[in-house]
Amino acid sequence: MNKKEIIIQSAIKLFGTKGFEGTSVRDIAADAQVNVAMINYYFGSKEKLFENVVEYRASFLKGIFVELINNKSLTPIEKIDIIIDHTVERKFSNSQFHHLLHRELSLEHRPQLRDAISDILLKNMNPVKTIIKNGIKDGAFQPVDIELTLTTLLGTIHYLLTSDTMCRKILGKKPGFSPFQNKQLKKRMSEHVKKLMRSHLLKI
Amino acid sequence: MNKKEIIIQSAIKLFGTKGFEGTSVRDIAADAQVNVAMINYYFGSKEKLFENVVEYRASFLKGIFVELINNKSLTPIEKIDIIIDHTVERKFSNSQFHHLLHRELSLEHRPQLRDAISDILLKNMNPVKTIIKNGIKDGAFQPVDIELTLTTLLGTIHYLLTSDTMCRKILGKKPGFSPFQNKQLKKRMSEHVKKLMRSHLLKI
DNA sequence: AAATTTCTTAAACATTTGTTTAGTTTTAAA
DNA sequence: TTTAAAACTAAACAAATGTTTAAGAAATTT
Repeated sequence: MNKKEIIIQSAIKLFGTKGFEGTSVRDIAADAQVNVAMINYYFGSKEKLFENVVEYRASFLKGIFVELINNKSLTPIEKIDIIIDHTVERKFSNSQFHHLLHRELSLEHRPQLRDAISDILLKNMNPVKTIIKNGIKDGAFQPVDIELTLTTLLGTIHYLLTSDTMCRKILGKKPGFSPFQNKQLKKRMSEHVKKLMRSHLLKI
Repeated sequence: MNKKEIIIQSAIKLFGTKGFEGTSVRDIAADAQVNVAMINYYFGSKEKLFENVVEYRASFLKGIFVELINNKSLTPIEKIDIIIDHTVERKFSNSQFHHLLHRELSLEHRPQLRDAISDILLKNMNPVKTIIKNGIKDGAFQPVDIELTLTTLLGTIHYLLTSDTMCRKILGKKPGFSPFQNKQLKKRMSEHVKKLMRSHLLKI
């Protein structure tokens, strides 16, 4: 791993836990064990570094669900199940990064960055939209509010992971309980959302 | 409205839109049209001001749902409907403040503030938890995952309001569309969540 | 009316911020 | 081996940060 990547890794960690404004370039340099000037040398500015961080991570979660759309060997609800599992896995593993994205999204400065982030998040939503739409057309699904159904799917998972403190309190767990990367909790969430989506989407 | 309150109002606005670290005390002073020193004079520090902001707003949303628990003239699902309407209304009207809370919650510094915030958010969750629990006990509701059902209710509404940009993109609306305080969207959200909760909670 | 407390101000304070500079070392090519 | 580009460093830069100070104005109490 070259220095550029080391810096990006430290930036993901620190931006994720302390926020963009809450992290100084010196914090990042110290964590990455490089000279402060290297950040501007490689990335030009703190803001450009942020954009690099977003791009870097975005490249990992590109178009996972596109091929699902035209898959004929899976029923619509089976596709939804797969999407749920993927989303739970992704959000649980990269919760820091997801918070970073959502935190920036909820701020009103740096509009071009907000656009970039919302585009990234949307890229994964559109195929799912299509799958639900097709499910309705085929008669497999009820005529639900597609956009808000998607919002439910993502929002449920996202909300629980807002913070470990919050998560513990919602679930009534003791201070020692660490929710992220918790296999049991992942499974519990997966099952809840699947059940929820079945009762919501499937015809009775 | 005295100067203390004017400062708090400006702080809510600016912390909400630009974040805690992204807002300087001079920004707040300028918006409130007071001298910078007044902030430290009244509140002691920027951080104390933040705590005051949280307390100030928290006092408005205290225990709205507690009286619902023992209400005998409403069916469990009717209670849920009321909760949904209240929550949609509350989140849509104070989306800035809610973002402020959730943004701070997802950061790892200022742990005592995180605790305070999660306690506030939880105060409104616990009565709902009880209502669902009683509904299950009475046989009106299916034996669902109570905590995650709550997460779905809040998460769905919250996720859509992450940002106006995001909201527009999810819903496929044009740039001019302003989601917050939009009556139609409020109604649409209310109906979606109610439908969702009925199919999820009620026995077939 | 005098005294005292409260409010308000402009200026200054010490840090911290992101960034740049000017120089050095390392690496690779000619 | 010389040369040129790339990587790296310590120091300095100006601007912005939260906070304090010391003085004055306004309000309240005595």
